Amino acid sequence: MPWGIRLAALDRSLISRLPLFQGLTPDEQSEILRSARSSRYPKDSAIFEQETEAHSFFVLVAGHIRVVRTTPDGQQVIARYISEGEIFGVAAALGRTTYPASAIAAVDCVVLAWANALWPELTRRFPAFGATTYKTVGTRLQETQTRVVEMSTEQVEQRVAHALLRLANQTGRKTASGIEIDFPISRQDIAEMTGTTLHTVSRLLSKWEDNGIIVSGRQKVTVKDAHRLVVLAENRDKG
Amino acid sequence: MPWGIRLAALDRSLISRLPLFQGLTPDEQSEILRSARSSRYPKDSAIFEQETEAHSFFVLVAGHIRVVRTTPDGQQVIARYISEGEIFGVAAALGRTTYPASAIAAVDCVVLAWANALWPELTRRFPAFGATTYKTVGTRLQETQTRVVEMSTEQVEQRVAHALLRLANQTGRKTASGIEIDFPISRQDIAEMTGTTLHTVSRLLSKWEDNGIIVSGRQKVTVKDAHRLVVLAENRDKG
DNA sequence: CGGACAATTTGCGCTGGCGCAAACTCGGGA
DNA sequence: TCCCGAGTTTGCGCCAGCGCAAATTGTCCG
Repeated sequence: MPWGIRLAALDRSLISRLPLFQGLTPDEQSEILRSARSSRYPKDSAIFEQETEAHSFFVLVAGHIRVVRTTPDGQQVIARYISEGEIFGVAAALGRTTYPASAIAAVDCVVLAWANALWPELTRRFPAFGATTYKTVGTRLQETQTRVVEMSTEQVEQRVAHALLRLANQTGRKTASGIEIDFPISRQDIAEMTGTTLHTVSRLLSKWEDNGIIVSGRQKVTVKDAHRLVVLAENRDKG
Repeated sequence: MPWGIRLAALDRSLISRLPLFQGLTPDEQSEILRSARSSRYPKDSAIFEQETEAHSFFVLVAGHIRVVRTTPDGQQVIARYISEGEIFGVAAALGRTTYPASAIAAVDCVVLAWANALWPELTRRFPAFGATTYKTVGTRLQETQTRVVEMSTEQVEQRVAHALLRLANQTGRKTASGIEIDFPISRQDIAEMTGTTLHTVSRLLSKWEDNGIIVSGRQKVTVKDAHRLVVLAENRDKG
C-alpha cells in the first residue's frame, strides 16, 4: 500500500528533465503535472497488480521498479526493471483494460499517476508526449524480442552475462570498485530475468568473482571488468 | 523480389472487412486506399529486411508472412507469423528508423504498403486507425512477453504444444481430419519458434502422431485432438 | 547482543534435450 | 518417368544445467 499523499505543490522541476516531457513548454509541463497524482510506495509494495483493472498510467520519479509476470502455477518471471524517469503501466495506450504484469517497488519509490481517461486528451493536446510513449513501447517490444532470441540461442552463462551488462548500463552507479547495480537484486531475481535457477546464478557469480570479473554480496553485484563480461556474453560456442 | 505492380484500381472491398479499417466510412476507406501501393511477393521473398531503413508500413491482404530475426552469427528465430488482415512493419509508429526483423512471404502474398511519411497524417485524420494499430502492438508485446515466460518456465514439449495450438487457432483451417495449419511449415520453422532443434521437434511430432494427436507430413501439420494437445501444453511437471 | 530468518553457497546425481551422423522419403522439375 | 535435393526421421552418446539437500553467512529486529 502506498502511503499516498497528494503533494501540496508538485514541482515542475520533478519532470522537466525527463525525456518524456522534453519538447513541452514549462506551462504545458505544469499543466500536465496538475492532472497527476503523486504517491510514495515503500519497498516491496505493488504499484499495480497483474490482471487487475488498469485505471492509471505512471511515471517513476524516484526509485526502481520490478515488472513481474506470474504464471498460473505461481512461477515468476521478471519482465523488466523500470528506472527513474520512465513511463510504465501504459495499458491504456495499447488498448488493454487490465495490466499484463505486476509492478513492484524494488526500493522506496515516488510515482506520478494519471487516470487512463486523461490519455486521449493528453496525446491530442501534446502529440510529442504520445510519440515519446510509443517510442518507449517500441523499444520495449524490441528488447523483449531480443530476450526471446537470447533465450533461444544462448547458453545460460551468456544470458546471465548479458543481463548483468544490461543492468550495469541502465542502472549502474560508478563506484571505486566498479559499476554497481544500484538497487537490491538477489540471485533469485537474476534467475527470473534469465530463465534459470538461483543455484546456477550463484555458481556463475561465484566463478566470476574468483576470476575478478565482479564482486558481489547479499543482493548486490558490482561489475569490475565489463570487458571480460562482454567476452563471456558474446562467446560464440554454438556458431 | 516482388513482381511489383500498381494495381489499376484497388477495390475498397479488399480492406473494408479488415478490423483495422472498421469504424471508417467507405469514403475514408477509399481515400486511405488511394495512398497505398499494392504489391505481390512470391513465396520466400522478403517484404523487408532486418536492419534496413524502414520506409513503409504494410497490411497483409492475402497470404502468410514469417517475421524472422537473425543473430550476428546467423541463427534465426521466428518472431511471429502475420495473417491476412494484419498490419505489420510499423516501425514508423514506434519511432524506429530501421526494421528490427525481416518479413518473409511464407506463401505468395498480396500486400498494401504506405510510405512512413503518411503515418502522422493518417493517424491525425483517422484516430481509430492509430488506436487499432497500437492495440495490435500492445497485443504483440504481451504475446512476446508470454513467450519469454514460456521459455523460462516450460519444457520443450509444452512449448511446442503451445506453439502448435496457437498456430491452429490463428491460422488453422478446418478439414475432415482436423485443424490444418494452412501454410507450409517445416520442423525447422517450429524449432525456430520454440527455441529448440528440428530433431527434437521431429521426435515430438512423431510421438504425437503415434498417439493420434496430430497427423503431419512434409511442411504440414494437422491437429486432430486439440484437447489432448492442451493437456500436454499445460502439463504441470514443474509446479 | 543474540536469535531468527533470508539469502547464498556448494556438493552430488541425474536427465532432458542437444550435437552428430546416417538413412530415408517425398515432391517437383527436366 | 526418373532423378535430385530439401525435408524428415531416428539412433546414439554426452553434458549443461536442474533438482535436491545441507551447510554457511549476513542482516535486521527485538
